[in-house]
Amino acid sequence: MSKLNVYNTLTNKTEEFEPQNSPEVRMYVCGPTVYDDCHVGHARAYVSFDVIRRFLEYEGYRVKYVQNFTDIDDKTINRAKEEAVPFREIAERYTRRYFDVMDAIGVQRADLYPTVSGHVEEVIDHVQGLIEAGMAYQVEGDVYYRVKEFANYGCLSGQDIEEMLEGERVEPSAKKESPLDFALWKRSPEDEPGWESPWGRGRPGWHIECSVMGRTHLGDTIDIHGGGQDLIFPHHENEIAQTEGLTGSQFVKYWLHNGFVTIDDDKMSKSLGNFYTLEELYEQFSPAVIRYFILTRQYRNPIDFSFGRIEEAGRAYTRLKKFFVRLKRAEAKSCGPVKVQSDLPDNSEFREKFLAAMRADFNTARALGEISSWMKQWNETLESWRDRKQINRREQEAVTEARHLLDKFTSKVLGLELVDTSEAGSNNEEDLIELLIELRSQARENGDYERADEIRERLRGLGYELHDSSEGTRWELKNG
RNA sequence: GGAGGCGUAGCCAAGUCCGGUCAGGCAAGGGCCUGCAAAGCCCUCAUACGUCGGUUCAAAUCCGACCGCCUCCUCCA
Repeated sequence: MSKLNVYNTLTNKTEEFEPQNSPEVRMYVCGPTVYDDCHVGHARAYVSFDVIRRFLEYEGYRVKYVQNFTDIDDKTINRAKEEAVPFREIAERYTRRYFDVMDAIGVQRADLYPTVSGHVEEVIDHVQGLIEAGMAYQVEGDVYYRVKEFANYGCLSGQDIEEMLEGERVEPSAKKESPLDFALWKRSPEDEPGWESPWGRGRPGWHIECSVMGRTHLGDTIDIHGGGQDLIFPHHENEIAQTEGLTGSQFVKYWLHNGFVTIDDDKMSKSLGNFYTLEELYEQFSPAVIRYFILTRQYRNPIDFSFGRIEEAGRAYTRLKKFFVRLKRAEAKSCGPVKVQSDLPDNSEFREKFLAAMRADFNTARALGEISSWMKQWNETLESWRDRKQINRREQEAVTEARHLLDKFTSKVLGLELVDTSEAGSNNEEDLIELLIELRSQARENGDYERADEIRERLRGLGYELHDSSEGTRWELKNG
Protein backbone atom coordinates (compact mmCIF):
# COMPACT_ATOMS: atom_id res chain seq x y z
CA MET A 1 0.00 0.00 0.00
CA SER A 2 1.45 3.27 -1.05
CA LYS A 3 1.52 6.42 0.92
CA LEU A 4 -1.85 8.13 0.91
CA ASN A 5 -2.34 11.68 2.06
CA VAL A 6 -5.58 13.02 3.44
CA TYR A 7 -6.53 16.44 4.70
CA ASN A 8 -7.70 16.15 8.27
CA THR A 9 -10.04 18.86 9.54
CA LEU A 10 -9.01 18.03 13.07
CA THR A 11 -5.44 19.21 12.50
CA ASN A 12 -6.04 21.42 9.45
CA LYS A 13 -3.21 19.56 7.83
CA THR A 14 -2.60 17.00 5.17
CA GLU A 15 -1.52 13.82 6.89
CA GLU A 16 -0.40 10.40 5.90
CA PHE A 17 -3.30 8.00 6.18
CA GLU A 18 -2.67 5.22 8.65
CA PRO A 19 -5.73 3.39 9.87
CA GLN A 20 -5.49 1.90 13.34
CA ASN A 21 -5.83 -1.60 12.14
CA SER A 22 -4.60 -1.64 8.56
CA PRO A 23 -5.78 -2.93 6.14
CA GLU A 24 -9.09 -2.44 7.86
CA VAL A 25 -10.68 0.98 7.57
CA ARG A 26 -13.68 1.99 9.62
CA MET A 27 -15.54 4.73 7.90
CA TYR A 28 -18.64 6.62 8.97
CA VAL A 29 -20.41 9.24 6.91
CA CYS A 30 -23.24 11.42 8.14
CA GLY A 31 -26.30 10.54 6.12
CA PRO A 32 -29.30 12.65 5.27
CA THR A 33 -32.29 13.49 7.36
CA VAL A 34 -34.96 11.63 5.47
CA TYR A 35 -37.73 14.20 5.28
CA ASP A 36 -37.34 15.50 1.73
CA ASP A 37 -35.79 14.81 -1.66
CA CYS A 38 -32.05 14.88 -2.23
CA HIS A 39 -30.47 17.80 -4.04
CA VAL A 40 -27.16 18.32 -5.82
CA GLY A 41 -25.45 19.03 -2.54
CA HIS A 42 -26.25 15.57 -1.30
CA ALA A 43 -24.91 14.14 -4.52
CA ARG A 44 -21.68 16.00 -4.07
CA ALA A 45 -21.26 14.69 -0.54
CA TYR A 46 -22.12 11.09 -1.18
CA VAL A 47 -20.34 10.85 -4.51
CA SER A 48 -17.21 12.29 -2.87
CA PHE A 49 -17.19 9.76 -0.09
CA ASP A 50 -18.15 7.02 -2.48
CA VAL A 51 -15.01 7.73 -4.50
CA ILE A 52 -12.92 7.85 -1.34
CA ARG A 53 -14.28 4.50 -0.32
CA ARG A 54 -13.77 3.04 -3.79
CA PHE A 55 -10.20 4.26 -3.94
CA LEU A 56 -9.35 2.91 -0.50
CA GLU A 57 -10.66 -0.44 -1.61
CA TYR A 58 -8.67 -0.20 -4.82
CA GLU A 59 -5.58 0.40 -2.70
CA GLY A 60 -6.24 -2.81 -0.86
CA TYR A 61 -7.97 -1.58 2.28
CA ARG A 62 -10.95 -3.44 3.59
CA VAL A 63 -13.43 -0.71 4.23
CA LYS A 64 -16.37 -1.02 6.55
CA TYR A 65 -18.61 1.82 5.47
CA VAL A 66 -21.47 2.94 7.66
CA GLN A 67 -23.89 5.69 6.80
CA ASN A 68 -26.83 6.62 8.95
CA PHE A 69 -30.28 7.89 8.15
CA THR A 70 -31.68 10.44 10.55
CA ASP A 71 -35.29 9.41 10.83
CA ILE A 72 -36.20 11.07 14.11
CA ASP A 73 -35.79 14.77 14.15
CA ASP A 74 -37.85 17.98 14.10
CA LYS A 75 -37.96 17.88 10.34
CA THR A 76 -39.25 14.34 9.93
CA ILE A 77 -41.70 14.87 12.76
CA ASN A 78 -43.04 18.09 11.30
CA ARG A 79 -43.38 16.56 7.92
CA ALA A 80 -45.28 13.66 9.41
CA LYS A 81 -47.60 16.08 11.17
CA GLU A 82 -48.23 18.02 7.99
CA GLU A 83 -49.23 14.89 6.17
CA ALA A 84 -50.86 13.31 9.20
CA VAL A 85 -48.93 10.07 8.79
CA PRO A 86 -46.54 8.21 11.09
CA PHE A 87 -42.95 9.47 10.96
CA ARG A 88 -41.83 6.07 9.78
CA GLU A 89 -43.82 6.48 6.63
CA ILE A 90 -42.01 9.73 5.87
CA ALA A 91 -38.65 8.19 6.67
CA GLU A 92 -39.29 5.14 4.55
CA ARG A 93 -40.46 7.18 1.60
CA TYR A 94 -37.42 9.45 1.53
CA THR A 95 -35.02 6.66 2.27
CA ARG A 96 -36.34 4.88 -0.77
CA ARG A 97 -35.96 8.03 -2.85
CA TYR A 98 -32.46 8.50 -1.53
CA PHE A 99 -31.53 5.07 -2.78
CA ASP A 100 -33.18 5.68 -6.13
CA VAL A 101 -31.17 8.81 -6.90
CA MET A 102 -27.92 7.64 -5.32
CA ASP A 103 -27.98 4.26 -7.03
CA ALA A 104 -28.50 6.09 -10.30
CA ILE A 105 -25.47 8.30 -9.77
CA GLY A 106 -23.31 5.31 -9.01
CA VAL A 107 -22.97 5.58 -5.23
CA GLN A 108 -22.25 2.11 -3.97
CA ARG A 109 -24.29 0.90 -1.06
CA ALA A 110 -22.78 1.22 2.36
CA ASP A 111 -22.27 -1.89 4.43
CA LEU A 112 -24.78 -0.68 6.94
CA TYR A 113 -27.46 2.00 7.15
CA PRO A 114 -28.39 2.38 10.81
CA THR A 115 -31.26 4.61 11.89
CA VAL A 116 -31.81 6.53 15.09
CA SER A 117 -35.14 4.93 15.77
CA GLY A 118 -33.37 1.58 15.67
CA HIS A 119 -30.83 2.64 18.28
CA VAL A 120 -32.86 4.30 20.99
CA GLU A 121 -31.77 1.78 23.57
CA GLU A 122 -28.11 2.41 22.85
CA VAL A 123 -28.74 6.15 22.97
CA ILE A 124 -30.30 5.85 26.39
CA ASP A 125 -27.36 3.82 27.63
CA HIS A 126 -24.92 6.34 26.27
CA VAL A 127 -26.75 9.30 27.79
CA GLN A 128 -27.06 7.48 31.08
CA GLY A 129 -23.34 6.91 31.04
CA LEU A 130 -22.67 10.57 30.44
CA ILE A 131 -24.93 11.55 33.33
CA GLU A 132 -23.12 9.13 35.62
CA ALA A 133 -19.83 10.58 34.51
CA GLY A 134 -21.05 14.06 35.38
CA MET A 135 -20.89 15.11 31.73
CA ALA A 136 -24.64 15.57 31.40
CA TYR A 137 -27.63 16.60 33.46
CA GLN A 138 -31.35 16.18 33.39
CA VAL A 139 -33.84 19.03 33.46
CA GLU A 140 -37.57 18.44 33.22
CA GLY A 141 -37.30 15.41 31.00
CA ASP A 142 -34.55 16.86 28.82
CA VAL A 143 -30.92 15.87 29.12
CA TYR A 144 -28.14 18.29 28.24
CA TYR A 145 -24.46 17.86 27.68
CA ARG A 146 -22.32 19.90 30.07
CA VAL A 147 -19.92 21.46 27.62
CA LYS A 148 -17.65 23.08 30.18
CA GLU A 149 -16.76 19.62 31.49
CA PHE A 150 -15.18 18.67 28.21
CA ALA A 151 -11.78 20.31 28.03
CA ASN A 152 -11.28 19.67 24.33
CA TYR A 153 -14.51 21.32 23.25
CA GLY A 154 -13.81 23.29 20.08
CA CYS A 155 -10.87 21.18 18.96
CA LEU A 156 -12.40 20.35 15.61
CA SER A 157 -13.89 23.68 14.61
CA GLY A 158 -11.22 25.86 16.15
CA GLN A 159 -13.84 27.53 18.28
CA ASP A 160 -13.03 28.87 21.67
CA ILE A 161 -15.59 28.37 24.43
CA GLU A 162 -15.04 31.82 25.89
CA GLU A 163 -15.46 33.50 22.56
CA MET A 164 -18.56 31.52 21.75
CA LEU A 165 -20.07 32.61 25.02
CA GLU A 166 -19.43 36.21 24.09
CA GLY A 167 -21.03 35.71 20.69
CA GLU A 168 -24.45 37.23 20.26
CA ARG A 169 -25.80 34.26 18.45
CA VAL A 170 -25.82 31.84 21.32
CA GLU A 171 -29.25 31.95 22.82
CA PRO A 172 -29.53 31.39 26.52
CA SER A 173 -32.12 28.97 27.73
CA ALA A 174 -33.66 28.85 31.14
CA LYS A 175 -33.22 25.13 31.29
CA LYS A 176 -29.58 24.93 30.35
CA GLU A 177 -26.75 25.60 32.75
CA SER A 178 -24.81 27.21 29.93
CA PRO A 179 -25.98 28.45 26.56
CA LEU A 180 -23.42 26.18 24.90
CA ASP A 181 -24.90 23.03 26.36
CA PHE A 182 -26.85 20.99 23.87
CA ALA A 183 -29.64 18.45 24.08
CA LEU A 184 -28.83 14.76 24.24
CA TRP A 185 -32.38 13.76 24.93
CA LYS A 186 -35.56 15.73 24.41
CA ARG A 187 -38.85 15.24 26.12
CA SER A 188 -41.59 14.39 23.62
CA PRO A 189 -44.98 16.09 23.60
CA GLU A 190 -47.97 13.75 23.65
CA ASP A 191 -48.59 13.96 19.93
CA GLU A 192 -45.02 13.25 18.89
CA PRO A 193 -43.03 10.04 18.71
CA GLY A 194 -41.29 9.12 21.91
CA TRP A 195 -39.66 6.32 23.85
CA GLU A 196 -39.71 5.54 27.54
CA SER A 197 -36.50 6.42 29.30
CA PRO A 198 -35.21 7.03 32.82
CA TRP A 199 -36.09 10.69 32.21
CA GLY A 200 -39.59 10.09 30.95
CA ARG A 201 -40.97 9.80 27.46
CA GLY A 202 -38.71 11.42 24.91
CA ARG A 203 -36.45 11.05 21.92
CA PRO A 204 -32.76 11.35 21.05
CA GLY A 205 -31.24 14.74 20.29
CA TRP A 206 -29.73 15.29 16.89
CA HIS A 207 -26.03 14.91 17.53
CA ILE A 208 -26.13 11.89 19.78
CA GLU A 209 -27.18 9.48 17.05
CA CYS A 210 -23.92 9.57 15.15
CA SER A 211 -21.89 9.09 18.29
CA VAL A 212 -23.93 6.10 19.31
CA MET A 213 -24.25 4.46 15.93
CA GLY A 214 -20.63 5.07 15.06
CA ARG A 215 -19.54 3.50 18.29
CA THR A 216 -21.99 0.64 18.12
CA HIS A 217 -20.98 -0.43 14.65
CA LEU A 218 -17.38 0.70 14.32
CA GLY A 219 -16.00 0.78 17.83
CA ASP A 220 -14.72 3.57 20.04
CA THR A 221 -12.29 4.94 17.49
CA ILE A 222 -13.34 5.41 13.89
CA ASP A 223 -10.71 5.85 11.19
CA ILE A 224 -12.60 8.17 8.89
CA HIS A 225 -15.61 10.26 9.67
CA GLY A 226 -17.02 12.26 6.80
CA GLY A 227 -19.69 14.80 6.10
CA GLY A 228 -20.36 18.21 4.66
CA GLN A 229 -18.36 21.19 5.81
CA ASP A 230 -21.43 22.65 7.44
CA LEU A 231 -21.48 19.80 9.91
CA ILE A 232 -18.14 20.68 11.45
CA PHE A 233 -19.84 22.91 13.94
CA PRO A 234 -21.79 22.14 15.93
CA HIS A 235 -22.65 18.62 14.82
CA HIS A 236 -19.25 16.99 14.67
CA GLU A 237 -17.87 19.05 17.50
CA ASN A 238 -20.68 17.75 19.66
CA GLU A 239 -20.15 14.20 18.50
CA ILE A 240 -16.59 14.39 19.72
CA ALA A 241 -17.66 15.78 23.07
CA GLN A 242 -20.35 13.16 23.59
CA THR A 243 -18.24 10.25 22.61
CA GLU A 244 -14.92 11.13 24.12
CA GLY A 245 -16.69 12.42 27.21
CA LEU A 246 -17.80 8.86 27.80
CA THR A 247 -15.11 6.64 26.33
CA GLY A 248 -12.07 8.76 27.07
CA SER A 249 -10.48 7.64 23.81
CA GLN A 250 -10.15 9.47 20.53
CA PHE A 251 -13.42 9.24 18.63
CA VAL A 252 -12.15 9.83 15.11
CA LYS A 253 -8.70 9.73 13.59
CA TYR A 254 -9.37 11.51 10.32
CA TRP A 255 -12.18 14.00 9.86
CA LEU A 256 -12.94 14.58 6.20
CA HIS A 257 -15.34 17.27 5.00
CA ASN A 258 -16.59 17.93 1.53
CA GLY A 259 -17.07 21.43 0.12
CA PHE A 260 -20.36 22.93 -0.93
CA VAL A 261 -22.20 23.23 -4.14
CA THR A 262 -22.90 26.86 -4.89
CA ILE A 263 -25.23 28.35 -7.45
CA ASP A 264 -23.98 31.53 -9.03
CA ASP A 265 -21.45 31.57 -6.23
CA ASP A 266 -24.15 31.62 -3.60
CA LYS A 267 -24.65 28.83 -1.21
CA MET A 268 -27.34 26.49 -2.32
CA SER A 269 -29.99 26.22 0.34
CA LYS A 270 -33.62 25.72 0.89
CA SER A 271 -34.08 29.13 2.45
CA LEU A 272 -32.66 30.79 -0.66
CA GLY A 273 -34.78 28.56 -2.86
CA ASN A 274 -31.89 28.07 -5.27
CA PHE A 275 -31.62 24.32 -5.27
CA TYR A 276 -32.33 21.51 -7.66
CA THR A 277 -33.40 18.09 -6.60
CA LEU A 278 -31.57 15.25 -8.24
CA GLU A 279 -34.79 13.94 -9.63
CA GLU A 280 -35.32 17.21 -11.48
CA LEU A 281 -31.80 17.22 -12.80
CA TYR A 282 -31.96 13.67 -14.01
CA GLU A 283 -34.71 14.74 -16.38
CA GLN A 284 -32.21 16.89 -18.20
CA PHE A 285 -28.88 15.23 -17.62
CA SER A 286 -27.80 11.70 -17.13
CA PRO A 287 -26.73 10.99 -13.56
CA ALA A 288 -23.32 9.94 -14.83
CA VAL A 289 -22.75 13.38 -16.30
CA ILE A 290 -23.57 15.00 -12.98
CA ARG A 291 -21.17 12.61 -11.34
CA TYR A 292 -18.47 13.54 -13.84
CA PHE A 293 -19.13 17.21 -13.14
CA ILE A 294 -18.75 16.65 -9.41
CA LEU A 295 -15.43 14.91 -9.96
CA THR A 296 -13.98 17.78 -11.97
CA ARG A 297 -13.29 19.50 -8.68
CA GLN A 298 -11.30 18.27 -5.72
CA TYR A 299 -13.88 17.30 -3.09
CA ARG A 300 -12.92 19.93 -0.51
CA ASN A 301 -13.30 22.91 -2.82
CA PRO A 302 -16.62 24.56 -3.47
CA ILE A 303 -18.12 23.75 -6.84
CA ASP A 304 -20.28 26.21 -8.68
CA PHE A 305 -23.26 24.67 -10.33
CA SER A 306 -24.88 25.77 -13.56
CA PHE A 307 -26.52 24.04 -16.48
CA GLY A 308 -23.78 25.30 -18.75
CA ARG A 309 -21.11 23.71 -16.59
CA ILE A 310 -22.94 20.42 -16.54
CA GLU A 311 -23.22 20.50 -20.30
CA GLU A 312 -19.53 21.22 -20.53
CA ALA A 313 -18.77 18.27 -18.30
CA GLY A 314 -21.08 16.18 -20.44
CA ARG A 315 -19.02 16.95 -23.53
CA ALA A 316 -15.79 16.00 -21.85
CA TYR A 317 -17.34 12.81 -20.51
CA THR A 318 -18.69 11.85 -23.91
CA ARG A 319 -15.22 12.22 -25.34
CA LEU A 320 -13.90 9.88 -22.71
CA LYS A 321 -16.52 7.28 -23.45
CA LYS A 322 -15.81 7.46 -27.15
CA PHE A 323 -12.15 6.95 -26.45
CA PHE A 324 -13.01 3.74 -24.67
CA VAL A 325 -14.99 2.54 -27.67
CA ARG A 326 -12.10 3.40 -29.95
CA LEU A 327 -9.71 1.40 -27.79
CA LYS A 328 -12.00 -1.58 -27.98
CA ARG A 329 -12.22 -1.31 -31.76
CA ALA A 330 -8.47 -1.08 -32.09
CA GLU A 331 -8.12 -4.07 -29.85
CA ALA A 332 -10.36 -6.01 -32.16
CA LYS A 333 -8.03 -5.50 -35.11
CA SER A 334 -6.31 -8.66 -36.11
CA CYS A 335 -2.85 -9.30 -34.91
CA GLY A 336 -0.11 -9.76 -37.43
CA PRO A 337 3.60 -9.41 -37.95
CA VAL A 338 3.44 -5.74 -38.79
CA LYS A 339 6.75 -3.99 -38.52
CA VAL A 340 5.95 -0.55 -37.31
CA GLN A 341 8.16 1.33 -34.97
CA SER A 342 5.49 3.35 -33.30
CA ASP A 343 6.07 5.02 -29.99
CA LEU A 344 3.37 3.64 -27.83
CA PRO A 345 1.85 5.71 -25.03
CA ASP A 346 3.35 4.97 -21.66
CA ASN A 347 0.63 3.14 -19.78
CA SER A 348 2.73 2.63 -16.67
CA GLU A 349 3.55 6.28 -16.42
CA PHE A 350 -0.12 7.13 -16.70
CA ARG A 351 -0.98 4.57 -14.09
CA GLU A 352 1.43 6.08 -11.60
CA LYS A 353 0.30 9.61 -12.29
CA PHE A 354 -3.32 8.74 -11.86
CA LEU A 355 -2.64 6.97 -8.59
CA ALA A 356 -0.46 9.81 -7.37
CA ALA A 357 -3.32 12.23 -7.97
CA MET A 358 -5.75 10.06 -6.05
CA ARG A 359 -3.26 9.60 -3.25
CA ALA A 360 -3.05 13.35 -2.89
CA ASP A 361 -6.24 13.70 -0.88
CA PHE A 362 -8.38 12.06 -3.56
CA ASN A 363 -7.74 14.68 -6.18
CA THR A 364 -10.20 13.54 -8.80
CA ALA A 365 -9.78 16.76 -10.78
CA ARG A 366 -6.11 16.04 -11.26
CA ALA A 367 -6.80 12.37 -11.89
CA LEU A 368 -9.20 13.25 -14.71
CA GLY A 369 -6.55 15.55 -16.11
CA GLU A 370 -4.09 12.68 -16.17
CA ILE A 371 -6.60 10.57 -18.03
CA SER A 372 -6.97 13.32 -20.61
CA SER A 373 -3.25 13.71 -21.20
CA TRP A 374 -2.85 10.01 -21.66
CA MET A 375 -5.93 9.81 -23.84
CA LYS A 376 -4.41 12.40 -26.10
CA GLN A 377 -1.32 10.26 -26.59
CA TRP A 378 -3.46 7.26 -27.37
CA ASN A 379 -5.64 9.18 -29.78
CA GLU A 380 -2.62 10.12 -31.81
CA THR A 381 -1.52 6.52 -31.88
CA LEU A 382 -4.94 5.19 -32.77
CA GLU A 383 -5.26 7.80 -35.48
CA SER A 384 -1.98 6.65 -36.99
CA TRP A 385 -3.35 3.12 -37.16
CA ARG A 386 -6.47 4.17 -38.92
CA ASP A 387 -5.64 2.72 -42.31
CA ARG A 388 -4.01 -0.40 -40.97
CA LYS A 389 -5.89 -3.66 -40.89
CA GLN A 390 -3.43 -5.30 -38.56
CA ILE A 391 -1.44 -4.35 -35.53
CA ASN A 392 1.45 -6.25 -34.08
CA ARG A 393 1.54 -8.15 -30.85
CA ARG A 394 3.26 -5.46 -28.85
CA GLU A 395 0.75 -2.90 -30.00
CA GLN A 396 -2.15 -5.13 -29.22
CA GLU A 397 -0.90 -5.84 -25.75
CA ALA A 398 -0.54 -2.14 -25.12
CA VAL A 399 -4.10 -1.43 -26.27
CA THR A 400 -5.47 -4.19 -24.13
CA GLU A 401 -3.58 -2.86 -21.17
CA ALA A 402 -4.85 0.64 -21.87
CA ARG A 403 -8.41 -0.57 -22.08
CA HIS A 404 -8.08 -2.42 -18.78
CA LEU A 405 -6.53 0.57 -17.07
CA LEU A 406 -9.13 2.98 -18.31
CA ASP A 407 -11.93 0.67 -17.36
CA LYS A 408 -10.51 0.03 -13.92
CA PHE A 409 -9.80 3.64 -13.06
CA THR A 410 -12.86 5.16 -14.62
CA SER A 411 -15.55 2.63 -13.80
CA LYS A 412 -14.18 1.05 -10.70
CA VAL A 413 -12.42 3.89 -8.92
CA LEU A 414 -14.26 6.97 -10.15
CA GLY A 415 -17.53 5.16 -10.66
CA LEU A 416 -18.04 6.53 -14.16
CA GLU A 417 -19.46 3.96 -16.52
CA LEU A 418 -17.95 3.69 -19.97
CA VAL A 419 -20.77 1.93 -21.72
CA ASP A 420 -20.61 1.74 -25.44
CA THR A 421 -23.61 3.79 -26.44
CA SER A 422 -23.80 2.07 -29.79
CA GLU A 423 -24.55 -1.14 -27.97
CA ALA A 424 -27.50 0.33 -26.13
CA GLY A 425 -31.08 -0.43 -26.98
CA SER A 426 -33.09 -3.56 -27.44
CA ASN A 427 -32.36 -6.04 -30.18
CA ASN A 428 -35.54 -5.21 -31.95
CA GLU A 429 -34.70 -1.55 -31.90
CA GLU A 430 -31.22 -2.24 -33.21
CA ASP A 431 -32.57 -4.29 -36.10
CA LEU A 432 -34.91 -1.50 -37.08
CA ILE A 433 -32.16 1.09 -37.05
CA GLU A 434 -29.92 -1.21 -39.05
CA LEU A 435 -32.68 -1.61 -41.57
CA LEU A 436 -33.02 2.14 -41.99
CA ILE A 437 -29.28 2.52 -42.28
CA GLU A 438 -29.27 -0.08 -45.01
CA LEU A 439 -31.99 1.75 -46.91
CA ARG A 440 -30.08 4.98 -46.53
CA SER A 441 -26.87 3.38 -47.75
CA GLN A 442 -28.66 2.22 -50.85
CA ALA A 443 -29.94 5.72 -51.43
CA ARG A 444 -26.43 7.06 -51.04
CA GLU A 445 -25.07 4.56 -53.51
CA ASN A 446 -27.71 5.67 -55.98
CA GLY A 447 -26.73 9.27 -55.41
CA ASP A 448 -30.07 10.06 -53.83
CA TYR A 449 -28.56 12.21 -51.10
CA GLU A 450 -31.79 14.02 -50.51
CA ARG A 451 -33.43 10.86 -49.34
CA ALA A 452 -30.29 9.80 -47.42
CA ASP A 453 -30.17 13.09 -45.55
CA GLU A 454 -33.84 12.91 -44.78
CA ILE A 455 -33.42 9.52 -43.14
CA ARG A 456 -30.46 10.81 -41.17
CA GLU A 457 -32.35 13.89 -40.02
CA ARG A 458 -35.44 12.04 -39.02
CA LEU A 459 -33.48 9.49 -37.07
CA ARG A 460 -31.68 12.33 -35.32
CA GLY A 461 -35.06 13.73 -34.40
CA LEU A 462 -35.79 10.42 -32.73
CA GLY A 463 -32.56 10.53 -30.78
CA TYR A 464 -30.28 8.46 -32.98
CA GLU A 465 -27.13 9.82 -34.49
CA LEU A 466 -25.55 8.33 -37.59
CA HIS A 467 -21.84 8.50 -38.25
CA ASP A 468 -20.52 7.64 -41.68
CA SER A 469 -17.02 6.35 -42.03
CA SER A 470 -14.97 4.33 -44.42
CA GLU A 471 -15.99 1.20 -42.56
CA GLY A 472 -19.69 1.87 -42.91
CA THR A 473 -22.30 3.73 -40.96
CA ARG A 474 -22.54 3.50 -37.20
CA TRP A 475 -25.27 4.77 -34.97
CA GLU A 476 -25.55 5.72 -31.36
CA LEU A 477 -28.02 7.19 -28.99
CA LYS A 478 -27.74 10.91 -28.45
CA ASN A 479 -26.71 12.08 -24.99
CA GLY A 480 -25.60 8.60 -24.12
C1' G B 1 -15.89 39.80 16.26
C1' G B 2 -13.87 34.40 16.16
C1' A B 3 -12.70 29.98 12.98
C1' G B 4 -11.76 27.75 8.09
C1' G B 5 -11.03 28.54 2.98
C1' C B 6 -10.61 30.94 -1.80
C1' G B 7 -8.56 34.67 -5.59
C1' U B 8 -4.36 30.96 -11.86
C1' A B 9 -5.40 32.70 -19.05
C1' G B 10 -12.33 34.03 -22.61
C1' C B 11 -14.67 30.35 -18.93
C1' C B 12 -13.77 26.00 -15.60
C1' A B 13 -9.74 23.88 -13.04
C1' A B 14 -4.85 21.17 -11.16
C1' G B 15 -0.33 22.86 -9.16
C1' U B 16 1.01 26.08 -3.59
C1' C B 17 2.81 21.60 2.24
C1' C B 18 8.73 19.86 -0.37
C1' G B 19 10.68 27.34 -4.88
C1' G B 20 13.45 25.97 -10.77
C1' U B 21 10.56 22.39 -16.35
C1' C B 22 3.32 27.00 -17.93
C1' A B 23 -1.61 19.58 -15.90
C1' G B 24 -6.20 19.06 -18.07
C1' G B 25 -11.06 20.44 -19.81
C1' C B 26 -14.68 23.76 -22.29
C1' A B 27 -15.13 27.57 -25.81
C1' A B 28 -12.63 29.74 -30.27
C1' G B 29 -9.68 29.46 -35.03
C1' G B 30 -7.31 26.23 -38.73
C1' G B 31 -6.77 21.28 -40.83
C1' C B 32 -7.81 15.76 -41.73
C1' C B 33 -11.96 12.71 -42.78
C1' U B 34 -16.91 13.18 -45.53
C1' G B 35 -21.34 13.30 -51.36
C1' C B 36 -22.61 17.12 -47.66
C1' A B 37 -22.85 16.75 -42.59
C1' A B 38 -22.30 15.02 -37.76
C1' A B 39 -19.03 12.71 -34.72
C1' G B 40 -14.03 11.84 -34.12
C1' C B 41 -8.89 13.03 -34.55
C1' C B 42 -4.68 16.59 -35.15
C1' C B 43 -2.70 21.56 -34.75
C1' U B 44 -3.04 26.59 -32.80
C1' C B 45 -4.49 29.27 -28.31
C1' A B 46 -1.99 31.53 -23.52
C1' U B 47 5.88 33.22 -20.95
C1' A B 48 -1.53 33.23 -16.51
C1' C B 49 -1.09 33.04 -11.14
C1' G B 50 -5.65 39.47 -6.52
C1' U B 51 -2.23 43.97 -5.04
C1' C B 52 2.30 45.88 -3.00
C1' G B 53 6.80 44.84 -0.77
C1' G B 54 10.65 41.23 0.97
C1' U B 55 13.87 36.65 0.87
C1' U B 56 16.45 34.00 -3.26
C1' C B 57 20.68 32.81 -8.71
C1' A B 58 15.34 31.54 -9.18
C1' A B 59 8.51 32.53 -6.36
C1' A B 60 1.91 30.94 -8.51
C1' U B 61 4.72 28.25 -4.66
C1' C B 62 8.40 30.98 1.13
C1' C B 63 7.80 35.72 4.52
C1' G B 64 5.04 40.43 5.56
C1' A B 65 1.19 43.90 4.64
C1' C B 66 -3.13 44.95 2.08
C1' C B 67 -7.60 44.28 -1.17
C1' G B 68 -11.73 41.28 -2.74
C1' C B 69 -14.87 36.91 -2.21
C1' C B 70 -17.03 32.47 0.19
C1' U B 71 -18.38 29.18 4.28
C1' C B 72 -19.14 28.15 9.51
C1' C B 73 -20.23 30.31 14.51
C1' U B 74 -28.56 28.96 13.74
C1' C B 75 -31.57 23.50 10.72
C1' C B 76 -28.51 22.30 6.44
C1' A B 77 -24.26 17.57 2.42
